[in-house]
Amino acid sequence: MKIDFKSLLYHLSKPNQTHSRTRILHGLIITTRLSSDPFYATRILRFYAINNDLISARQLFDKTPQRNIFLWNSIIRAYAQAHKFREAFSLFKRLLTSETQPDNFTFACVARACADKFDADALRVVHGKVLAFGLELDFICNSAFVSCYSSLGLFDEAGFVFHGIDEPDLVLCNAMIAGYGKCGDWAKGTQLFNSMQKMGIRPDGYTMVGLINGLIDNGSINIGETIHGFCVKSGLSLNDHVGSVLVSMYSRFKKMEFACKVFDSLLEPDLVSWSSLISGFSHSKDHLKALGYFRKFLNVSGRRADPVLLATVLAASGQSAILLPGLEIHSYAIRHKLDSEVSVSSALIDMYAKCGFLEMGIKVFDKMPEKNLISYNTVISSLGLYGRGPEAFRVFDEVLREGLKPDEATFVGLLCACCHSGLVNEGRRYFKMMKMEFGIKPKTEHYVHMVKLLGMDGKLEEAYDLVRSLPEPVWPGVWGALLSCCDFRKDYELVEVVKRHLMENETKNDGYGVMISNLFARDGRWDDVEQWRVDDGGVKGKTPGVSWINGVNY
DNA sequence: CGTTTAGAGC
Repeated sequence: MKIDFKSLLYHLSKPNQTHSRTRILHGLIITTRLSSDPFYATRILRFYAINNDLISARQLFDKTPQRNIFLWNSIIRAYAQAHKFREAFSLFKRLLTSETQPDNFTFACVARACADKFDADALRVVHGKVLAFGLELDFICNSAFVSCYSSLGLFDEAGFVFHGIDEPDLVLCNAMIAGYGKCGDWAKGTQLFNSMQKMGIRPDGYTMVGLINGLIDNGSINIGETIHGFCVKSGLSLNDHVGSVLVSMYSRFKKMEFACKVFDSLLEPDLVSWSSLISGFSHSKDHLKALGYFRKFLNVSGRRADPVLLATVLAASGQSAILLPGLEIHSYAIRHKLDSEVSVSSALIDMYAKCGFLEMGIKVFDKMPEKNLISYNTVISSLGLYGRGPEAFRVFDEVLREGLKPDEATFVGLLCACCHSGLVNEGRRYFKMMKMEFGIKPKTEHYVHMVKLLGMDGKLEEAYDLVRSLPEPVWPGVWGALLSCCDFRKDYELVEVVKRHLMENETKNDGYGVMISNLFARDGRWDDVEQWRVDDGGVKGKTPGVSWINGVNY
């Protein structure tokens, strides 16, 4: 009987292929001695790779005597995508000494592996090899290099590669636009977007995704709406990445009506779209809606949550400070064997701590099979929140013992712990250590904690000096912290000094305006209240400023 | 056969 393998392979390439069907086909190919044909071997190898069966893939590779470049690339890619870099690189080295010549796809794949491994040196070595093989003008290689250099933050080198090509194609432009997006060079991104159209290249979904991602951190929502309009006008499908990145764009700008609208237009929202929407609600402080959409996700989408989504909804339940949803999500995580994922465990610790059950969080922490800096940071902040400074310090010592390098968030947690435990000297010590030993530049949050720490201890002058030493513009929350300390220590002279300073140097702002007007309101000084009122939120003359009640976020 | 590709946690 003659078997038509071409059509068999065609059927296999369609979605919903099971691992066992691949095995059956593999067996058929072996018995008919077709396995010596690298074409069939490559196809089967790729199906194994899709099913994460690297062992069968490798066996197939080893048993195929005639290896062409397609087969080599497929096995290298299989290892690289599974983040088994050692195997991928050693195969790459073997390929270089074999009779088969690597091609542009080989180098693109290996470059991508370097980027995934965050190995800039290796990436440059591979780039050198590309030049040695005379592929310096190859589009596929260079697209990969533009993207890889950008993802490692080496934007100059990415730009250098890109500008070395006279007439870039769509993919190259997309890679460069995504690169500009990552480094926040919004102007260059839009410029390239315009000039590629002048060159007659039609933007596609990737273009828009790269562009919008650049916009999310640096642009304004107005431009976002323009881009949305462009997508609709040019008929780009909103069902794939574009739709989901639009949902995330609106979510990040807290325009949830629009995010919902786009989301509802998706035919089959995937896990990412759901996560974007839910995290949007969470970031807009609408935690109950975030949890409600998670329930809807479980009921209607027919999908399983992944660690990322679980971390998002756990953060939402923590911030709503209601224990029950958090408990149920914990049990969902246990049922689906996701509770020992580092991201989920860290989110669980945070959730329990915020809901008032620190001990439960610590239990999760103690049971974690592997910990990373984020889990340590979470437990340090949680202990700090409860005023259990000395315990937080011990966890910090553990971080150092483990050889981990503390980051900004570690010190936010430590300073917070000092603050809540009233440990001024320790706070000063950690603040200094952060700057001197770890070279971390203090940010607003660090200053807020230092100001509170000094101020609550009565060292108001020192706190005031610290605030004045900050570069402009000083975040209003720092002034708010100082004022609340003045109030606590009943130092109304300093309140007046700060007030004068703010009137001379700053514009009225909710961050401290509310604080000052509240202070005056309590003492019945309604004229002063009136002066500091930020918005007309209530009964005129008798209301101390606005707060989140009126929807003002600060 | 293949290159570019979003989302979370401190």
